[in-house]
This record gives sequence, C-alpha cells and structure tokens, in this order.
Amino acid sequence: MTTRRSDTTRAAILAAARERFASDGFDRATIRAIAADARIDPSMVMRYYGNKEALFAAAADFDLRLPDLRETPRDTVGITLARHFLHRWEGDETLMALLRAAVTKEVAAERMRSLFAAQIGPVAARLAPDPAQAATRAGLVATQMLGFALCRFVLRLPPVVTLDPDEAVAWLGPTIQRYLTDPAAR
Amino acid sequence: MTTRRSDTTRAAILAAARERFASDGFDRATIRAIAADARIDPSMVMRYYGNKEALFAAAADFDLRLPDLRETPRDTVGITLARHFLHRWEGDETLMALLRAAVTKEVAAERMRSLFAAQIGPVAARLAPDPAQAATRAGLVATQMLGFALCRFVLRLPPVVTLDPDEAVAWLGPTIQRYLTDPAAR
DNA sequence: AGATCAAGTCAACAGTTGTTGGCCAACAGT
DNA sequence: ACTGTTGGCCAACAACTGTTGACTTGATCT
Repeated sequence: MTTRRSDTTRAAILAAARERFASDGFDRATIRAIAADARIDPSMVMRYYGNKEALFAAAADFDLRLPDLRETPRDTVGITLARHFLHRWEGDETLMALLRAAVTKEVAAERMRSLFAAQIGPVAARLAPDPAQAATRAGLVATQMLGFALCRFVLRLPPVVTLDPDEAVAWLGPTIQRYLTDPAAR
Repeated sequence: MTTRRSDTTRAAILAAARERFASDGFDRATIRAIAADARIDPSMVMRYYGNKEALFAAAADFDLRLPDLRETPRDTVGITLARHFLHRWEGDETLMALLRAAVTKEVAAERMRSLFAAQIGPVAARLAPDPAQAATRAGLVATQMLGFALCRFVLRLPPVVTLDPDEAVAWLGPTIQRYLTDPAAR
C-alpha cells in the first residue's frame, strides 16, 4: 500500500477546502477558489469528492477529542474543559469551518448538534447532580463555549479577541463548572 | 404628509427582506425571493433600496432597547438583562437576520460589534468593580448572550430549544451577573 | 379631457456558480 | 515498443445571481 500520486493532491484539496470554508463559509467558498488554492483544476475537485456537499462533509469532519475526565477532580472539570476547548479551537480551523457553515446549512447544523450531544453529553451525564437534567446542562455548556468562539473567532469582538487564553479560561471555567455540577437554578 | 402609495410596498419589501435574511442568511436570501414574498417585481426592490447591501442595512437596523438599569438593584441586573435579551430576541427577527449575516459578511459583523459595544458597554462601565476591565466584562456578557441565541435559535440544539424562558433566565442570569459585578477571576 | 408623474411590469444584460465530458500527457506492465 | 491506466487540463453547459433600462398602467392636477 504505497501512497499514490493522487493522494497528495487529494490532501491538498482537503486542506484548501478547510481553509476556504473556515474563512468564507459554505456559500462564498467556491470550488474554483479552492481549486486555485490547491493549484489544480476545479474539475479535479469534483472527480475526487463528487460534489460540493460531499467535499464539505469530508473537510468538516471533526472530533473534539475530549480528554478522559474521570481522573480530574470534580471541581476542576470546568476549567479543564474550557482550556481544552480553547486549545482545540485554536489549533484546528475545522471547527471554524463547521460553525460558519452551520449558521446557514442545515446539514452542518445537524453535525454540530450531534457533535456536542455525543461529546459533552456523556460528561454532563456523569457529573450532573440530577441525571434528568444532564442534557440541559450539556446544552448550557455548549452555549457558553460556542458563544465564546463566535465572539472571539468569528465576530471578533475586540475585548474578547484581546483576552489572553489563560484569562479566558479563568473566566469561562467557573461558568462551565456551574452549569455542570451546581444545583439547578431557581 | 399623507402616506404615499409606495410606502405600503416599501414596508412590504422590508418585512419580506427581514424574514428572508433571518431564515436564509445574506447570500441565500435572493432579491427575487424577497420580491416574490412581497408580491412585486424584483426591480422594485432595486428602485427603492438601491442594491442588496443597502436593503440589508435597512432591514438589519436594530436596537437592543435596554431598559434603564440605574434603578434596578445591583445584584439583580444579571437576571434582568438576561430576561430582556431573551424577550427582545423572541419578538423581533431582526437580530436573527443580523447574526446569520454577521458570520460571513464583514459589514454585518461590524454592526454587531458596535451594537454590543454601544449598548452593553455602558452597563458594564457602571457596574464593573474595576473600570479598566469594563470592556472585557461587556465582551464576556456578549459571549453568553449570543452563544445562547446561537444555540437556541440558529443551531437549534434540542436541550437549549426545550428550555422554557424562565428556566433559561434562571441559568443565564447568574452567569451574566458574575461577568458584570464579581471580582475578576484568577 | 389631457398632461404629468409616480408605481409597476417585462425582458434582457453580464457575471458567477456547480458540474460535465472530452481530450492530453505521463507512467506501468508486458 | 505498445498498450492500458491514471492524473490532470480545457472548454463548455445550464442555472442562477444582482442589476439595468425601456415600456405600460394608473392616478392626480389643471
């Protein structure tokens, strides 16, 4: 199983696609632009990935890669989660591509939903004081994490962009901690 | 100054535009579709609003209309703000149009930035224990509010959609309160 | 009634998009 | 050397986009 000649361009296409989808969103990222970035003909993109939707599906394949939290002390889970999320977002533009697309493409939104349900859900299920509210708690965690990413990386609100990572974690950590482990509000 | 005949259609166009921009985003909301919704010819849209960008600018004109918080007790400001924001969002699809567009259109993002800076900034400036961090605190408030709106109205994460308004306010209120008035983290 | 002007319709333009099929060049195995 | 396959390019298509200008209708005013 040696790497074929095409595997190189295949990967180049995927990288260019991720970049374009991340910075321009699904609609404005044209196949022609992606092909130009990868220095190939647009028709190659079609040949390798079928159509634009399939290319996006391949480019937006993402895993949060949450660490195993079973060994972290219960009351530092919030901070740990916040730090990991921030780190994960900064190192991979896939999440950005997914978020930018999810706002207008239903398929991408669905992927976002299942991503968070599958990854944060279990954490909440284990930590929530009331198992019945586990899903709600996971959802709340998502609102704060995605909201931060939205403001910092997409909307670029100046005060949120300025925040250095440690500071951000120090602010967000307790919020996430509260959503996960504090007694229900009201 | 009686209302001219054209004012009716002018308003119809604006309403249709807001609806389309809110549900489809800037790119997918075509002038033809908007015109069809308003039951007129596409060229009328151009005549009245010049071009698509200007139409969007007119349709996405929004004001948070924050209540005067100087008389609300300092420690209930978080809940009050959360409730108002949620209420405002549900009653007017303009914010949705703005958010959907802000993710890919720089002009819309800029409007979002100045909107939050101008409206939440002053509140934070008055409540923050440390005047120097007022902007940061306002930004954090924005992350939670926009993140909630994103998950509930745009991405439609099931557990966040299910949440009834009072419950949502009870969860978000304390977070916002903390961002505004609690001593800085770290 | 006839002239004036706003309100609205129609058809077309130029550009861009995803997508397709035919063609060419390089390589591999015989 | 020959032949089949693989990787790549080119030109074109059909659909759709924002936008424009010429034309028709209808009301209003003198």
